[in-house]
Amino acid sequence: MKRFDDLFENLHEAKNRHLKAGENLFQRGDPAVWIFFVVRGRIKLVRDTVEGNSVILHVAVSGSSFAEAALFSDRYHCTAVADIPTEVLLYPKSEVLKSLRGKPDETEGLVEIMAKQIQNLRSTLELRNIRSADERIFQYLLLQVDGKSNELNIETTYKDLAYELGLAHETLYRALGSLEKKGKIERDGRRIKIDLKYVI
Amino acid sequence: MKRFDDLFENLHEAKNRHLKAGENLFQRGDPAVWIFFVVRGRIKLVRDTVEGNSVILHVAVSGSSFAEAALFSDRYHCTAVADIPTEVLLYPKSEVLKSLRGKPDETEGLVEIMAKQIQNLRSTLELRNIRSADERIFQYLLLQVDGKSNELNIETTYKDLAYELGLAHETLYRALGSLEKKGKIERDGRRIKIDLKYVI
DNA sequence: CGAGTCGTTGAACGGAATCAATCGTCGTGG
DNA sequence: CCACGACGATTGATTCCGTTCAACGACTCG
Repeated sequence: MKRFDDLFENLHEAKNRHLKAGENLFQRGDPAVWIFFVVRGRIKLVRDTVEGNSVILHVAVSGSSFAEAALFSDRYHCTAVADIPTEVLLYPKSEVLKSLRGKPDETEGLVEIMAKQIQNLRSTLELRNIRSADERIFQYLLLQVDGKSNELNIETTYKDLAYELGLAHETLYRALGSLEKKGKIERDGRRIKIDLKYVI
Repeated sequence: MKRFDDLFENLHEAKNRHLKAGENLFQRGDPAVWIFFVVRGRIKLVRDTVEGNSVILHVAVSGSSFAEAALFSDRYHCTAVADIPTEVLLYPKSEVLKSLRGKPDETEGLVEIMAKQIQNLRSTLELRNIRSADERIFQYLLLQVDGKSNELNIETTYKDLAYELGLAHETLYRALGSLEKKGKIERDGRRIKIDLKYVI
């Protein structure tokens, strides 16, 4: 098992649903009966505040599952709304739990990917403590290649990457340019090569 | 099972070790044989860079386990160093895995707490996208009480809290003062009461 | 072909970081 | 037992850099 959603593979009960931009998938307090997978588009998990604005708890992009915590909760703790036109798959929570219980060896695989995800989230979080945009991006790149190579492809858009890094997209462009000028990286479209002397 | 480290309860093989500030626990590349639990103190998981400075991947505080990902990896991917005088428990990875495999029902509990941890990390990460210090702290407080109450106790020091929120500690003090002046919160030492109208 | 979005660069602003200083507390060791 | 050092909590002044607003070309998609 490589990803959380591989658990869903054997589940043929999946429904699918298309959402327009701004459309609600579920609301805080609704009974938690489904686990979701984003086929394409983007789902925002938000919590509304009294002042009218809302706080984003998570942004699920295409290819990722979300609301997994609903497995162990009676109701959804947040509201899910499509950010752009989005297609999602719906898996019944009860089926997922049954499948989980039937296969202890698969469950161990699940623990493995979750441990890695936690590790990854923790380091992404620590990245945010780097104030300098240049340095934050550079360390992000180093984390991505992880000493295995000195090249990587940016799969998402630069705008999404900026969001993930907690930077304005303008800042990201400028910082990439600055890193290139310093000679720490080379860029060719979405392909980024890191100067070998920084790759351990 | 409430926490990851409850898995360790039945393991009597745990050694314990005391580290002075600055002392290394393990280094990047060392064979991964132990999983750890911080009894008291603070352990930083870092990656050293060519420029001499190091990037923090995670900070494990007392009462938490760390290096869980080592369960599924041959070698440690980062270096662990005590930030202040620290006591840790060492659990042999092989024992932990054995215990994991022996009890499929406990493993499901593990999946549950990991799912919650992931959910929590994701929302902490999204909190960082709130630029305004006042608003970031306020949303953090709301997240902590989660509608269950309108009061909470800050367990850690304010300095550590500032770090968790990605703010300079001076900024945290000022923002707390500002929130209090606005009447959104009331403070009495480490006890914080949130204005009822903001608690959903 | 026009609307929308991405990628990119310029200019100005604002708010958080940083530097600095003070006070209180806690532990420690001589 | 007290002096000293270390650190947390707090407030003030200044700096700096990332955000924000703005504008433009390129590209895609309906």
